[in-house]
Amino acid sequence: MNSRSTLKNISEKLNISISTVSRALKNHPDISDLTKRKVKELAELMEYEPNSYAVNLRTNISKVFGLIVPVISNLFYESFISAVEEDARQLGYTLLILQSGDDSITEIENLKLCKQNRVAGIFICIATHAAHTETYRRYIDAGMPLVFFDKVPDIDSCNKVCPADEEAATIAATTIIKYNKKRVLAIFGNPELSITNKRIQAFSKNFASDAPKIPLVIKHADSSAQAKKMVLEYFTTKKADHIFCMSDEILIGVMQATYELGLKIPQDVSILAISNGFIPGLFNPSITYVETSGYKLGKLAMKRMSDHLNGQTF
Amino acid sequence: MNSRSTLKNISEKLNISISTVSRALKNHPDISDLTKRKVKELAELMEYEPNSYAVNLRTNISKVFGLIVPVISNLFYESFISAVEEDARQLGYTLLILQSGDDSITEIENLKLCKQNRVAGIFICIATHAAHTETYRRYIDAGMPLVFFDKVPDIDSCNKVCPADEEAATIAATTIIKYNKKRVLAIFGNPELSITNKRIQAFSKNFASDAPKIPLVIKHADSSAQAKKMVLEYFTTKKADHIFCMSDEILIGVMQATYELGLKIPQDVSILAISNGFIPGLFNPSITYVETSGYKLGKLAMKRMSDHLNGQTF
DNA sequence: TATTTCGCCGGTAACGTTTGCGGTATCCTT
DNA sequence: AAGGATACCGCAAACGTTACCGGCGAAATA
Repeated sequence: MNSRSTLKNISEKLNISISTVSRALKNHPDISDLTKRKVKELAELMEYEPNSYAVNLRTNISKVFGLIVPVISNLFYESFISAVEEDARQLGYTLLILQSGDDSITEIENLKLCKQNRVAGIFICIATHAAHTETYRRYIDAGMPLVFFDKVPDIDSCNKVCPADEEAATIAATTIIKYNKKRVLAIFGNPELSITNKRIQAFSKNFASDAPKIPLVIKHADSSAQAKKMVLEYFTTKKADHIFCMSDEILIGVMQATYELGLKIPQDVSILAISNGFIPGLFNPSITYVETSGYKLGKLAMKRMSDHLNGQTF
Repeated sequence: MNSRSTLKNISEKLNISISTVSRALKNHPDISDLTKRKVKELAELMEYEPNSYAVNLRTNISKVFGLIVPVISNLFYESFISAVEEDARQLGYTLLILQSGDDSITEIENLKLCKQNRVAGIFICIATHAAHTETYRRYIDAGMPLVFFDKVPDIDSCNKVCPADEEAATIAATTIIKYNKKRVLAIFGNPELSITNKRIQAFSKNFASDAPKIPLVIKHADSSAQAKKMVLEYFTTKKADHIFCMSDEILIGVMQATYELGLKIPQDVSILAISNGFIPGLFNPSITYVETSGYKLGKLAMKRMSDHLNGQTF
């Protein structure tokens, strides 16, 4: 059990005081080079590693970030997490990852857990039906560095980073319009999410202004299966020569539907999705997509976090 | 700043001692019901939450597990993590997630980080080129509960849980044999991994014993791109009417190749993969697969961990 | 009534660090 | 040679908890 290696028993073996050992290890100028060397050598030998709990208790400064996400197994979140982890490691931080299961109760439990663990900051993607505005406020007011991402609450003065929803939707819309389609079917996700609304607004606004004559049908689907069913039903009575998919989830359902319908892509119907590119690349031929990268968003979120930690407010 | 709420200032407001407050909060029989009530009410009001660092320093028992994985953004790992997280939460534990980037240096750094954070146990999937057998040994001997998963080292007395590699490969082989194929192309992953070797052995053993006459070509690919290239090259000179893919990664490359070659599935060539089912379900028609579930493996790993924590050795 | 039991609570040490403050020697200055 | 500056180091308190031990009054026993 080498975890028995503490400042104290290093100091005893060297017949010096604990404080000297502590300072030697952190290159304090008060300590002679000789002592420093001796201490460091012995520490290495004894595999000394500072007890982070003691350090934290003393300094009250933690080296771990909390990260709350509805589910981990999701293309977008996993790339986000991946990016955040990379940067965190760079800064000497480590990540406490919690999933809320998209449930608002466990979400606040997770928040509590983070607080309990005295994390240095929290990255959070709020649950779908969560509107704990007051709760978030309390954490912010208590000085907890909070960075919302992806799904964000309607709070003014807080850090939020979210995919460039409007931009992506706008690019998608203009691209589709450019191809001069006859009838466009656009499938979006859960209408209760701000991300959905942002995209839907930007998307339809572009159509209204730039191509008011193109018939645009907008539908909502909560899952791949629902998206699939929706397309199948739609095509029994009508036709569309383009389908827009707001997310990977929807794209998957749509692809299955087009296969069952025997539609050729892009001859019979063309498809455009908003995605990070992984799923669209799986199909043959590849589906064109407007990129939103969880990875880049993660990098951005971490930048926000460190800015915040360095005193920036907004 | 409500983190200023400690046992001490609860005790001061109530004019009782710190130890009484502490015991009241944990329902110690020595404390009267009246006092308990008062303490709990005030604690609730002051939003008291025990400082986990202090608790840990004192009790030396941590409520967090370390989890080391090559990369997070991977279908298999993410479902594994998801499962572990669920169970951990159930047990009141929380997860410290680190990625090694499949690099053996950062892998041992991660191990150190875990030790430094005094985690209660570590789940680890070792990096491809890592053979730090002595390092792992040291951790085990030091009493650190270690559960290896997926890729495991060649150590005898330790906890490992890995996908039922042999079984999956055997099932795959017998299935393929049953269909009476003329020529089978089997693509496996990195030959340095034990998972690859296990699968390859079981796979070819079945072919050797049950269908020695079927021509079997075995190849290795490290990535989707490589798998794709491999298939394209192979088909320029020869043909196969079945392709076996050891993993999702390989499957993706193979599918792209078959598309470029204009091969119909399953008419021209049939395909079988080992997977958790997500990727195979994306294609049309769906690719048949032998299931290995990261989720189930995660559940199993956690069971191992708690068994270990409860004193089980092997 | 005398003595034991028991319910309830406080004091205190300890977990491993960090840090301000103070205290020796040794050196340089004039 | 006397003074101050300098290099190096130790003491002790504190962070918030937990747990052992002991104490005091009241109830129960003898």
